[in-house]
Amino acid sequence: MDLGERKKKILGAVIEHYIRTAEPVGSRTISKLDELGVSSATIRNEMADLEEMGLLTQPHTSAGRIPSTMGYRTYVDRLMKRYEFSVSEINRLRSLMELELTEVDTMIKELTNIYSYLTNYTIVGSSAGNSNGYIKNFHMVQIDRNSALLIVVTDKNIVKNKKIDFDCDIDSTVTEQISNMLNENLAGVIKSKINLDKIYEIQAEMDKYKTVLLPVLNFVNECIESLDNSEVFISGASKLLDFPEYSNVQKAKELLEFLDNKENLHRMAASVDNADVKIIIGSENDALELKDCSIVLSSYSIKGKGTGTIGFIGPTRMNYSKAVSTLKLLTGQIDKLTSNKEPEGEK
Amino acid sequence: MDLGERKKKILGAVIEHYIRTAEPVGSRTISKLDELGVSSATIRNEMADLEEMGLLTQPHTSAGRIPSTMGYRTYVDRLMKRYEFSVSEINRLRSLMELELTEVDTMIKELTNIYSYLTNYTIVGSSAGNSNGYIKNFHMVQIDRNSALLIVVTDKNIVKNKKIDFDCDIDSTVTEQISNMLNENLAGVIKSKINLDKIYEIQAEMDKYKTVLLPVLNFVNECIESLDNSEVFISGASKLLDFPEYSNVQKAKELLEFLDNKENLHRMAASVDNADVKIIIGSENDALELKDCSIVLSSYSIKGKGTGTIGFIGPTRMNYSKAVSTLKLLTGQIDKLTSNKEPEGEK
DNA sequence: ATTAGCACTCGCTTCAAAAGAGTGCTAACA
DNA sequence: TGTTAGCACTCTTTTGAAGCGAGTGCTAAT
Repeated sequence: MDLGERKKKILGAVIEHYIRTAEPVGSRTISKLDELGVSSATIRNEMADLEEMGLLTQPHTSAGRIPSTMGYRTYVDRLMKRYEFSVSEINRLRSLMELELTEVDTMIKELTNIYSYLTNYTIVGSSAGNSNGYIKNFHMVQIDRNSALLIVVTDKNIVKNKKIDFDCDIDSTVTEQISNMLNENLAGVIKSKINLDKIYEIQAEMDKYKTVLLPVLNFVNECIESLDNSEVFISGASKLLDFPEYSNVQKAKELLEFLDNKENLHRMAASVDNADVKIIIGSENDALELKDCSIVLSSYSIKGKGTGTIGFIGPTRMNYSKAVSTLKLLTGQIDKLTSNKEPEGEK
Repeated sequence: MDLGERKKKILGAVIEHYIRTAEPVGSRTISKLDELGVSSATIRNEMADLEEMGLLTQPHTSAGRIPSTMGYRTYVDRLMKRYEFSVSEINRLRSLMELELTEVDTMIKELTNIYSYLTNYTIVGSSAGNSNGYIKNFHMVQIDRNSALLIVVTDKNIVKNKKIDFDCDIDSTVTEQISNMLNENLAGVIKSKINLDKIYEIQAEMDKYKTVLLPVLNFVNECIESLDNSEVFISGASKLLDFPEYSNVQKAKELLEFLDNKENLHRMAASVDNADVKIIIGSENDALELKDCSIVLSSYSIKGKGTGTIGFIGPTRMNYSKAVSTLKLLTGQIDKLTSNKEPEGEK
């Protein structure tokens, strides 16, 4: 799919305008942008084309256009210019870097706080952690006729719990048997020794509770998956409420609740491969709760401690350009500070 | 001020109904409550009296009544019955207590999470900490003509920062001088050695920057105050959005932002004296952001580590009775678990 | 002292009309 | 052939008026 020069310009202009205003942008707005000296009618034609290509959408006839996930995607991949920090921004950030800090985890968290404060974006992150955790023990507590609370305690005494609803009625014999079984087979086994075979084995053993077992094992699996990183944190979550897209409380609540749950952050952090910067836009997210959000993730490494993850989170119309630049600066500084403790960098 | 028996009953009924429904409650509603067999007209007269006494208010003529801060206060102090846990609640909570946990801080945090999850209330807490912290150093970074960022690094490498607006224009000489002075006089001095005299000394020394200095010293003072407790945490903040009083995003945002800031939590935690349970209702709160909230606070102690604080936070119409009972259970369990590791308690 | 009755207040809902923003299409133009 | 002006059309948002309903305060009767 090749976009003409003008279409590119228009798409870029629409997206950038929408990022700023959060309002659907109409043809007239763009035509007045003097960037390209054509009339609104021409822009309309072009925008109709862009819509047909799936890059823009209309919330309803007679509204302006807003970018689709695909639109953001092409913007991010091909159109976006790198955000240029102003001199004062650079200076401010640089000064912050000159602080003397020692404890790595604390430093990263505090640095994240400062960045969140200065950029007004929400930042999530995970600290670097080792990978030989294990689950210490399992508890299962019946709540009522057809639900129970499954509690998992990890080697670091992190307690995870989930209410599990069953299709059928159960009694305490069942919960007891299941937790016994889990304890016998999985408690104390370090993560790297647990594989699918082991899980199948359990499933075979407990055949008569098959349907009951499924949600249990799912949750157990989740817990095992997340044993890796020792800690996740979030800075400035309430800043999300600044965005008009979360003026609907219901929506805001869903998102904040999702972010409240460390599990989810863990999963997000885990999804970063070693690419430079990973951008996940709207519906590209696995989690349904994030379908209106975009995330800009990157990883940093600390010698001897492995890698950690840091990312910005915001509505799909977030300022990708700025987020990417800031994130690069941030992870770059972390790398530099932790590897060498040499805060006085050039440019 | 003495309330007749019937007035007490009516006040209690109004408050309890309002706690459940969050709607102004009218005379007819109360009269149908059969608790006291009088007609709505009688109730109206009584309610008019209660309003005159300042215990109830009307959002507008022709709406029902809602409790005032004073109303809640008399309810809490004199009317409220202790919440009785149902058998299943007790069982559920008890089972959770039987988990084997070792690391104290982690345990408390996780316990808090579980309680927050089960009760659907937001919980804030601070862990027990020692009291000989100091501030490592100060940095002051100019942001623009009349504002600067003051950054404080504590002995634990916690970074605190605040944007400070000045009445007049400043230049970098000023910020430099101020931060030098702060570093010379206060950096490295442990908390217990800093007193008001020291502060006055600084103020005298820097007389020519007097107006500029005031907000700076205020913030510094705040930081010193909060050196005590090492850590604060919050569980289930997003649950606040369940309450209709926060369906206004602006209000929700203010509150969440307030809670995002660990400083504020610190200050709240610090306000608990050694009373059993402290209840702060609505406008009794110091912080403006909390004027529509109530907080139920209590402290726990860990041998050798001092005391920590845990509290529920919710709208003024929160279920005080239940919050108090739950909180007592929670802190009681913490005391028991940490002092003795004896999870199997009687009733 | 209590209650029934009634006029009155005030917020909320509903409905229709008007305004406004932006489109798509057509016809004219360079 | 690409661009533009113009206009009818669509759909949302705003506005205002009318009506409803919950609840009060007061008065007069019990």
